[in-house]
Amino acid sequence: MKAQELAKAYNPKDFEERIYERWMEKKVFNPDYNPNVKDGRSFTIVMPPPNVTGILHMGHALNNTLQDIIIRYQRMKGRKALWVPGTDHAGIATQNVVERQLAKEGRRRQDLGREAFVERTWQVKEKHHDIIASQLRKMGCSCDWDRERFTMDEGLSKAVREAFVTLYERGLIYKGQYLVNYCPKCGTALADDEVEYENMPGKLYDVRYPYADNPDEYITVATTRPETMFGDVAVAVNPEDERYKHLVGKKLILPLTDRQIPIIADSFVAMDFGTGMVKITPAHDPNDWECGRRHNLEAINLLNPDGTLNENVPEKYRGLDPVSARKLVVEDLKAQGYLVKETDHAHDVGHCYRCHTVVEPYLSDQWFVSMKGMAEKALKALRDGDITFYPRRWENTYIHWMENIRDWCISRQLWWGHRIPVWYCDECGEMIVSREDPSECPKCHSKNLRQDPDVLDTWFSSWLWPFSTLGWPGKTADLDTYFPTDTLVSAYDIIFFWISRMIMASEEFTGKAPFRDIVITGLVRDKQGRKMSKSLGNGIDPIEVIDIYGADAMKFTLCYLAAQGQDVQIDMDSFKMGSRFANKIWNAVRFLLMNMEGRELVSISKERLSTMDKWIYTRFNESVKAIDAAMENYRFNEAAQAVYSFFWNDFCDWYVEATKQRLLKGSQDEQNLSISIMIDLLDKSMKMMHPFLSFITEEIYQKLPTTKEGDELITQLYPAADDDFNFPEEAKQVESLQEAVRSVRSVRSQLSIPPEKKVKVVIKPSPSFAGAALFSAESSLMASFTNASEFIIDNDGCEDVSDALPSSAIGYEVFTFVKDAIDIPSEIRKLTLEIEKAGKQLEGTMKKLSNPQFLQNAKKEAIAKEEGKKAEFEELISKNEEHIKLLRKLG
RNA sequence: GGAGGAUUAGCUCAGCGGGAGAGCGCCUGCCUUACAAGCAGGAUGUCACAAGUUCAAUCCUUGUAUCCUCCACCA
Repeated sequence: MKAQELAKAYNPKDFEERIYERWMEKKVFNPDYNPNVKDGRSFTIVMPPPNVTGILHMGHALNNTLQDIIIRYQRMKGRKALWVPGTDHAGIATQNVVERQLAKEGRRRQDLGREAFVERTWQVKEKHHDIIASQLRKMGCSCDWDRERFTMDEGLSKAVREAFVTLYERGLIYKGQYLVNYCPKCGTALADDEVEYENMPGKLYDVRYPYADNPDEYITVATTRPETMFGDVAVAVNPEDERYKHLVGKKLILPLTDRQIPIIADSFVAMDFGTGMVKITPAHDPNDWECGRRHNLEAINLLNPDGTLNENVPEKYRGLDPVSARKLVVEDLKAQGYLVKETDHAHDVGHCYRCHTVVEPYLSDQWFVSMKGMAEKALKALRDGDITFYPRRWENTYIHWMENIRDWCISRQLWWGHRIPVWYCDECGEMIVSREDPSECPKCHSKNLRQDPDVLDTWFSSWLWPFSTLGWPGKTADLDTYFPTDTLVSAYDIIFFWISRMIMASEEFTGKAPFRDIVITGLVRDKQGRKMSKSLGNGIDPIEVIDIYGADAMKFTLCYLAAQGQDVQIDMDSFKMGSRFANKIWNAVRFLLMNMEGRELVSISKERLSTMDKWIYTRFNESVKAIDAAMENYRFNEAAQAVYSFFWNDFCDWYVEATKQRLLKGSQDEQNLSISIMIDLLDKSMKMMHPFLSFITEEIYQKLPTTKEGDELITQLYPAADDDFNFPEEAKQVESLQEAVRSVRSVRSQLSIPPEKKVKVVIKPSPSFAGAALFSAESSLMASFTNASEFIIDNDGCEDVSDALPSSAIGYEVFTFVKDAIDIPSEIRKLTLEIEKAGKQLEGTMKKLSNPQFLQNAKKEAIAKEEGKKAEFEELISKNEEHIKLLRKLG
C-alpha cells in the first residue's frame, strides 16, 4: 500500500511538482489556512521583488531559499506566517530590454509612440513575470500568491501618488534645474547611486589661457576634459596660493573663442594638483557646479539630450559626441599653440548602471526628494534598536550612507514607470500636484492640462514595498496584522538603493520601521570567485539545478553553504551534497516503511526505552535546540549542519543500524515497539527538517502511518525539545559504546583482518566506568558491529587476554584476539607514539595546573576540565605501558 | 583618501579565548537483508606573517603582506 510507492528510488521529479500543486490548491501559504496558529502572532516577510527584465539567477535562489526556510520555520512555530511575493517594474532596465528588441527590428521607441511602447513593455513584463513566478514555484517558495503584487499595479500606483503628493505637501519634494548624472544612451537622469565608477586610462591636458590685457602672457590650467572648455566661465585658484593670489580678478581669454573669463578664488582648489589652476565649467562638473553657485556664475550647457554637443560650442564641434570632440579640440589647441603638454592620467569615470554608457553631468530640470530629515529618522530607528542588521557590520555602512546623504533625483526621462503626478496648465502656467488626475486647472478652469512627461525612479515605488503591498495608503486589515514586517532578506548590493530608502519611507509615512531584522546575504560566485553574471556567462540556472538534482537538493545545499553574510562559491557539482542527503533520507524511510508489515504501532512509554532509544531521543532534543538557536540568529549553515548530522550520522549510521536486530529479529512485542519508535522519530524528523527540505519531507510525511488524512506537514507544529525524553547520562554511555566499536573496527582495518574472519573481543572496564552495564547489555550488538565471534564484557577480570592485541580508552581496555595478524614491533611503536603524544598533552596540562595564576584566574570549569584531562592522560599512559609489556610477552 | 571583508586539510568553506572541523577529493577494505548517490577504516594542517594583551591565543589588540568589496574623490 503506502509503502510500495516508496519502494522506488529517490526521484524528486516524481513528487515535487505534485506537492506544490496540492499546496497551491489548498492555499496553505495563506496564513489564514494554518490550523495551528498558536497565539495569533504574525510573522511577515516581504520578498525583494525581482525585476521583470529577466529570469531568476542563483542569487535569487539563495535569497528566496533563506526566506522560505525562515517563513516555513516560523509557520511551524505557530506564527501567522505571511510571505508576500511580487515583482518590480524596474524602470530603466525593462525599458532597455524593449528598446533593444526594437533596435533589432531597426526601430526606436519614438517610432512607436509612448502609448504603444508602454503597451509593448507590459507584454514583456507579463512574459518575464510568468517565468519568474514559475521559477519561484519550482523552488518551492511558500509565498502567498493571493497577495502577490507588482510595483505598477493599481494599488501600488496609488501608493506612489500618495507618497509623492504627501512629500510635496510636506515640502520635501521640489523641482529645479540642477546638474544631474545623465545617461545619454538611456536618455535619462540617474540618481547618484545609479552611477558606477570605473578606473580608466585618460590624459591630463595642460592648456594655456592668455590674459585679456596681455595676450602674450598666459596662465596654465590642467584638465581631463578639454572639450568642455566652451562652457568655462572662470578659472579658479586657491585663495591661500601664494603663487596666484595677486592674479585674482584678472581676465583671461578662453582659447578657440573670443570670450573673456575671470580668475576667481575658491578654497576647493587643490594647490598640489596639476597647475593649481582649475577651469570652472558649472554645467559639466559637479564641483564646478557648486563653485559656480558660490560665485553666482552662469552655467553654460553644451550638451543635447542625446549627449552630442549643442549650439553653445563653435560650429565645427556641434553634433559631435564628447570623445570625438575632445580629439578635435586637442588637435586645434595643439595647432594654435595652446596645448602645453599631455600626461597620462588614470581616473574614475562614471557609467550608467544599466547600460554601462559613460555618464555625463547634465544640467536639466528634475524632481528631487529632500533626504536629510528622513535620514535622521532612519538613523534613529537603528540607534533605538528598532532594526538590526545580520551581520552587524553592515550597520556602519548604513550609518555612513545616511550621514552623508544627498537629495535624491527621482525624475527619469523614460516612458516605463509611474508618471509623475504633476500637471501644468497651458493657459495660466499653474502647476498642479494631485493624487487624482485633475479635470481642469483650479486657477483658470482651463482644461488644457499637460501631465509632466517624466516618470519616477523605479525605487520610488519599491521604497514603499513593505507597506504598499499590504494595502497602504488604505487602512487595511493586512496592515494591522502584518505590518511592521519581521525579517527582510537581501543581498548587500542594494542596501543603499532599497533597504535604506524603505526604512526612510516607512518612518516617514507610517512612523514605524518597516522590519525588525535585516539579513544581508553574501553574493553567489563561481568557483573562481567571480560574481555570476550574464555577460561572463558563468551563471548557474536554478532551474537547471532543480532539473538535475531537485529543489530540495538546491535549497539544502545553499542553506548549508550560506554562512552569515559570506559570499558563497559554487558550481554545478556543489549541489550533489544536498542531493545525496535527500537520497539518504529517502532510503532510510523506504527501509523503515518496508518493514511496517506484520508490526503494529504501540504507544511509547519512557519505561520501555532501551539505552539506544534514550540516546537518539536525547540527540534529537540537542539537534532541535541547536536549530532553534541557529535560526534565532539567522545562522542558516549551522541549522543545516545540525539537521544533516542528526539524520545521517546519528539516526541512519548508528540508530537504525543498532536497532535493526530488534526490528527484524526481535519478539513481536519488540518489533512493534521498535517500529513505533522509528515512526515517531521519522515523524519528528520530517517536521524538524521540513523548512530545509520541504518537498521530500512533505512527501514522506504523507506516507507515515501516523499522519492523519488531510494533514499537511507544512502547517504542523515544529518539534520542541522534550525534557521528558532527555537522557544525558545514557547518551554519554552510548558515546562510549560507539568509541569502543570504532576502536575494534580500527584494529581490524589496520591489521587487514578480512571481513569474513570473526574474532573474539574482550572488554575490561575499569571499576568506575559507568558504561559497563550498557556494554554488557549490548554485547551482542557490539559483536555484530565489529564482526566479532564473541564479545565479552569482563567485569570480573577473569578473562585471559595474554593472546590479544590491547588498546586503551578512557574507562576501559579493549582486547582483540588477532594474534596471527599482529606485527608486534609495529604495535609497540604505535603504542610508544601514543604514550609520547599523551605525555606531551599531560605536560601541557600539568604546566597549567601547577601555575598558581591559572588556578587563581581561570574559570572553575576550565580547571576541572584540566584535572579531568590529567587523569585521562595518566590513565592512557599507564595502560599503554602495560600493553607494551603484554605485547613483549606475546613475542 | 575612508570603511569593511578574506587569509584554517589538495579544493570549497565552517569554527572562534581553554584538547583543530565539515563536504568534496585522496588511500584501504567491503555490493554487510534501505541507500555504491552507500558502509567501514585511514592520511593530510608552523589555523598568512610579526609583535602585544592574557594563567591560556587559530580566536582579542596593533602592525605587515596578499586578495576582494563598497564609499568618497583633485580638474
